Parts: sequence; structure tokens; C-alpha cells
Amino acid sequence: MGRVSIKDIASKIGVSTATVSLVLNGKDKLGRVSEQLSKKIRETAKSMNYKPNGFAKALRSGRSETIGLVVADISNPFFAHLAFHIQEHADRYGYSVIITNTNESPKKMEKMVSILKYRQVDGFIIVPTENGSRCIEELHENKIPVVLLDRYFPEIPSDYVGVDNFHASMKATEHLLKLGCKKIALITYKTTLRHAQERRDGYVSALAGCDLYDSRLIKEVNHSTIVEDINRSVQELILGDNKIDGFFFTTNTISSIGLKKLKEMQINVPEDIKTVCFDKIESFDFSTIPFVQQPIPEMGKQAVDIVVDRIRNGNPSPVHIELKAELIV
Amino acid sequence: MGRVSIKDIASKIGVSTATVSLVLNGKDKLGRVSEQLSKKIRETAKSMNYKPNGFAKALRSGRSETIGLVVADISNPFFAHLAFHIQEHADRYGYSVIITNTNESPKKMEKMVSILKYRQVDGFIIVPTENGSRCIEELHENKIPVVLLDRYFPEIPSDYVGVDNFHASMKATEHLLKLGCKKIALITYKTTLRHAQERRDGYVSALAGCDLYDSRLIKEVNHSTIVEDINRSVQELILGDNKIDGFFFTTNTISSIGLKKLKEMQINVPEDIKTVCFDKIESFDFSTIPFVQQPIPEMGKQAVDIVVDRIRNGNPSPVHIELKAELIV
DNA sequence: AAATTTTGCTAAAACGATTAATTAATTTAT
DNA sequence: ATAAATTAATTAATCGTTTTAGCAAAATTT
Repeated sequence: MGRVSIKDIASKIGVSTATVSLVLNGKDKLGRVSEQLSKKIRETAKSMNYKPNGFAKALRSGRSETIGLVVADISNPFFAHLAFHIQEHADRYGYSVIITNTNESPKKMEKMVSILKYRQVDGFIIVPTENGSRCIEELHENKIPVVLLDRYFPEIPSDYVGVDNFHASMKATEHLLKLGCKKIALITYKTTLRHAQERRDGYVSALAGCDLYDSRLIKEVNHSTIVEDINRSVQELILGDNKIDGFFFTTNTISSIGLKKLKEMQINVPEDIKTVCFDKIESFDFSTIPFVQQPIPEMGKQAVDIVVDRIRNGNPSPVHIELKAELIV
Repeated sequence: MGRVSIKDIASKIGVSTATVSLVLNGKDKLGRVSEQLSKKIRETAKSMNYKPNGFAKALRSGRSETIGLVVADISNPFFAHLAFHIQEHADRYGYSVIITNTNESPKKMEKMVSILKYRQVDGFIIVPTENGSRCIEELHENKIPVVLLDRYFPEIPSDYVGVDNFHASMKATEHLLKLGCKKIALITYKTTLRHAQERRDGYVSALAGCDLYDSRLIKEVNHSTIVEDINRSVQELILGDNKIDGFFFTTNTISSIGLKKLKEMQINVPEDIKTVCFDKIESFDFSTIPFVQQPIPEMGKQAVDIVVDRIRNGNPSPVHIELKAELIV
């Protein structure tokens, strides 16, 4: 016995498929189907274990009830957690989520967006890569709902959900200052992405406030050579002339590699040097290291809320949501 | 300008949609379309930026070129990494992946499978939950390709990809023995899932071999109350009469919580007590703790290979693939 | 009683592709 | 020159649903 279609139900009861469809979509009031028949159809559908064919539905209606999620790397815990909450929340609206990875390559991002477009997703939630703005603009031009997440492009107005990177970084840096640090190094990505710059600006602003800013303490690392870059930077900073007494790592990946290097060099945290990280690292003894905690569940929820709203009600002026990130000590 | 359909191409050149479809699907030899026209159609399609409508295709052909992935929890790094590799590999076959979470609840697993069925996925890769065998059997009855991953049900024959849990655990336990441990505790899930039992059996077997097996050193924890359970177990074991000198944690989550508790109790690893974990914990100082490393990329690859093969070539006798897991010291 | 409105349902055309069956034109074989 | 085979395209049905327009019968209004 193959799949049960609307036609099977219709012919079993002896009505038209139109009537069945109307009833099963709750439009029986509008279509004026009698109470009795309505009930009978619903019961028959249930007893025959009818499941609507999503493709037929999507083809006819033009909506797939699917959201495309594009992240840098689903195996990164930050994005994995985001994905988890996005899915759980989307599920409540009846939306499924297709997750894809860019691996921080704009080329791959374009490819993934194209695949998702082919899959006719109703809307996108995207953590964009550097130089990925063209791709986003194209989606805008095609009037496809997009919510940017975690990162955004200041030059193009679009819906965005993220955290207040600037103030979070400032607070993080100030925490090190309060602990007495005078020479605080920053390790961050070499990127034009705004959220990274905001994190840097927060750090700079905190230090400039008390005349401790020194540009030589900022080290930029490349995504593609991250391990070597961080190892080298940490080594230089530690062994160099500046007597570094604090580190601010601007992402979980950077933190993880940086702390590993420190451990390797037999530098104890926080005894020998203080550190603060952006994002949590899953670690059994992380308890001693303060970190900036982004409200991941809320970020996911907001992104879903917005994209679903755009899908359903069209595109008024874009919103730019900046959530507060807490410093956990 | 809306989407370009096959009809648009056809009418632009002045041919039938059938011809266009034939050419665009590489069946022009079969359908005997002239070389010239063939070329012209391909060029026009490209210039008009034609993207086939997946739903129409899926509706007509009955295949969605989508794989449904059901994992316990995508925010768990082990599953996140699996998901990553599954996606990357599926992409090479032209398949998209829809990921869903069960949160270890068989009810939710059923719901997710049902959603994915409604989405007409061509095949499933499933990390099943305890008591989830009925759901898998139903898929078998409906002749929908399923590959079980990480866990399986011995009572139902189905495709499966996992690791040799028994020997991996045995090796892990033997490592502790080699380090001189005499009282090795096991912390594992209280579950009927076979893979967990295999891990326990490996541990038991290693200890029984040298007469060190003591059932009181095995502690089972519940998924829903995992933190309290582990904390209590660790505390009991450490403070109890048995002078525990080793721990074997059977999953990454258990390891993480267990190690955190040890740290809290000021027990140093590996000075005061030796430990070995199943799965890697993302941690900057994990370097000192030996762990069983599952070949995640290979597991993902195999699972995709099998499910795609089943989709394309039907269902011969199920395969049961057990990969070797390495002990990383 | 005729005209109008409401009620309850159906017919049929989409949506965008695929594909078996045909047709028409040309080439080859007899 | 006629029949057979090959080549090159088209027609039309189909997948399962949604939805607009329309039709008859019943109920209501005038």
C-alpha cells in the first residue's frame, strides 16, 4: 500500500478533492462545507493515516515551510548551539531547518545559498562570511527573507541579530584591568567583518581610557592558518620585551588554541597571566577563566521569530537587534 | 523577474518543454535531440540562469535528494562533528541534509522521523534513542533506507555504522591497568542501548582478566539527571571505602562533568587519580588525559555512502560496519 | 410567487517538472 | 520506387495539492 493521497480520501467518501483539501486546511468555514461532512473527512483522513505530500504543497503554494541556515561551521560549539536552538524554535512554527556550512569561504557561502534557493527555502538565517555581502544583497533583490546572525554588513540594511560586541569586549577588558593588568594583549581575527572590529574597538576603548593602549599588543590571525598564527603570536608576546600580563581572546576557537599554547609553554592561568575569552569553551576546568557569554538561545529565538515574520508578513524596515552579552566570572 | 522555468526556456527558443527537459537531464542522446539544438538549449538555460524547481522534480520523480539526519543533540560536539562530515560528504552526491534532534527521547525521535517523512527525505541516518526500535522497524516496513549510526538494535537487522566499542573500551581500561591502577571505576549511562553495554563489557572483560572486577565500582547515571548523578557517583567513589585509583568515563558528556567534579573536589588528574575518556572533549588542557578517538569523518562518510547506495540501488542484505577506535595517549 | 441570498459542493486550471507514446521527416535497405 | 529503419521533435498524461469560479438546491426576502 503506497501513500494515501487526498484523492484516495475523496474517492472513498465520494466527494471531490477540493472539498477534502478545504477541510484539511481548516478552510471549511470559508468554503462552507457542512459540519457533518467536515467531520467525516477529518476522521477518514485520520483513519487512512493521511500525510500530505510536502512537495505538491510546496509546488502549488510556493512555500516550503523550510528555513535555510548558513553557518561558518556546524562543528564549532557556538554555531552548534545556535543551530540547536534555531531548530527547536523553528519546529514550533512548523518549520524545518536545513543547515549548511561555509567554512568561512564566501565562495562556499554562495554555493550553499544557491543550493538552499534551489531547495526553495522560504527564508534564510545566515552567519555571513567576510566579503559575502554581494550574496546577501542578491537575496534582498529577490525579496527573499534573510536574517543575518552574529555578523552583519553595515553598508547594507538588513535584519540582524547579534550581541553588543563593543560593550561586551570593553567589559571583558575592564575586568582584566580591575585585576591589575597593565599590558593586555588582544588576539583576534584579521578580518573586515564588523563584529570582530567591534570587539577590537571595545578592547581599545577600555585601554585608551586609562592610557594603556599599545597597538603592538594586538595580534591578528588568519582563519586558514589559525593554529600556527596563534602559537606564534602567543610566543612572541610572552617572550617579547613587553611584559604581557593579560590576554583577551576574541572567539572560542582562538581561546582554545591560545590557552593550549600557554599550557604548553608552562604559563599558568590565572597565576602567571590573566585571561578572558569571548564565548564559552566546553572544558571541565574552565571554571577559573572568565568569559563573555552570548545569549545563544535568545539569539536563535529572535532570528527565527524575525525570519518567520518576514516570510508571513513581508518586509517592512529591517530591524537590528543587539542583545547584551554577560561577563561570567 | 520571477523564477525561470523550463517553459520559459522552451518558449524563448520555440521548442517543447519535453525537449528542454530531455537535454537538461543529459538524456538528449536517448531522446535523440540534435547536437545543435542541444547546445542552444544548454546555453539559453545558462544565460537565463535557470534553476530547476526541486519540488516539481521531487513531486514528479518521488525523490527529494535529501537525507534526514536524526541525532541525539546537535549541540553535543560528537554529533556536531558527525553532522559536519555527513553534510560535506552528502553534498558531493548532490544530497542535502536535514538535521533534527531527539534529545534522547523516543517520542521526539518518532516525531522527527515523521516530520522528515513528510518532507519526503529519500533516506535516513539515525542515531537512535533507547526504546526507539519500533520506529526504525516501521521505516524498514515502508522500505525507506535507514542507516543507524553510533548505536544499533541487535534484534533488528539494519545497516549500521559504528565503532568497535568493546575492544576500544577494553584497550582504554587496559591502559589504566598498565599505569598501575587496581581500583578502576566506570561511569556509564543507565540504558539498554547496546553500544553502552559494549563499552561496559569491554571494561568488565579487561578487569575480569586480572581479577580486578568489582561490580560496586560501576555507576550508572540517567540522562535526565546527569549532572547530579555523576556528581554523587564521583563523590561516593572517591570518599567511599574503596580506594579508587582510576576512572573510565564512557562518553564525552560524562567525562566533562566527571572531570569538573574531580577538579572541584581538588583531586588532580593524573597525579591523584588516572582517567580515560570515551570521545574527545574540546579542551585546551586535555592533552594530558588519554581518550578513545572515534573516526568521526570516516563514520560520516560510510553512513552517507551506504544510505545513498540504498537509495539508488535498493536494499540487499544489511551491512554492519564496525570501525576501529584509537586510544590517544 | 418571484427574486434574491445563502449554503454546500464540484470542475478544472494551475504549480514545474518528467516521460511514454506519437508523429513527421529523413535516411537506408530491398 | 517502395518499404523499413532511423532521427528529431512533440503531445499529453502525470505527480498531489490548492484555489478560483461556478452551479444547483435550499432558505430567505420582497
